[in-house]
Amino acid sequence: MKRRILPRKFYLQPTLDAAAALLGKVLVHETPDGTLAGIIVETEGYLGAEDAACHSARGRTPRTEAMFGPPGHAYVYFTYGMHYCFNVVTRPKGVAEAVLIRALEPLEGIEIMQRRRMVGNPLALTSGPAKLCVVMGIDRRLNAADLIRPPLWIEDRAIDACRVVWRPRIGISQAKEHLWRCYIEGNRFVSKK
DNA sequence: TATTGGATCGCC
DNA sequence: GCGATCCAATAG
Repeated sequence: MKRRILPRKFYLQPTLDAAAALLGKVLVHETPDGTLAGIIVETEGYLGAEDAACHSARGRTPRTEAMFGPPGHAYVYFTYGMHYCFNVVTRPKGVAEAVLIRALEPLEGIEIMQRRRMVGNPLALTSGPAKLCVVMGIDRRLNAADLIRPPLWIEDRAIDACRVVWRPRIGISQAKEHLWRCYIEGNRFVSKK
């Protein structure tokens, strides 16, 4: 497979633009077990200081350090005592914004994914931010990892014709009014309808 | 040091 | 609707 890793410049664009632009791109993780890949079909923007739902809104902390760093790096955090979520850091260094990757359509290494997470329905494999971390092998070790080189990166891809829709973000208790979640309309792997 | 609640998920 | 499960952030 020819690699077309998204350049760091891609991650400098406004966060909501990046959230939409990431739809249809491919997240790839090279692991000892094999290469895992999935098409990004659902994302959410988290807009830093002005966004009460964003982890960085109340200032710089050890957890949010990666979000304050340079663009094109991972922000992986642990939550609910058992789940990881994966974000890509956007905007220049010092501007703590990110895009949460909420759902993938499995593309490569599906058997490995199924081994990592025993689940009957293949649609349930990657249709949520914590689920996709399990099957893609993403955990705290990849926090702050650079996404423009292996083992974890995002590839450009010829875009299939698709419509993007914007809806409220999921699972937050503040700033619920914003339509900062986007997904590929009609895609079966989106986490919720 | 103690308390609180969380960018979730799967089962009831 | 609810419990699991633990850690980060905040308050004391």
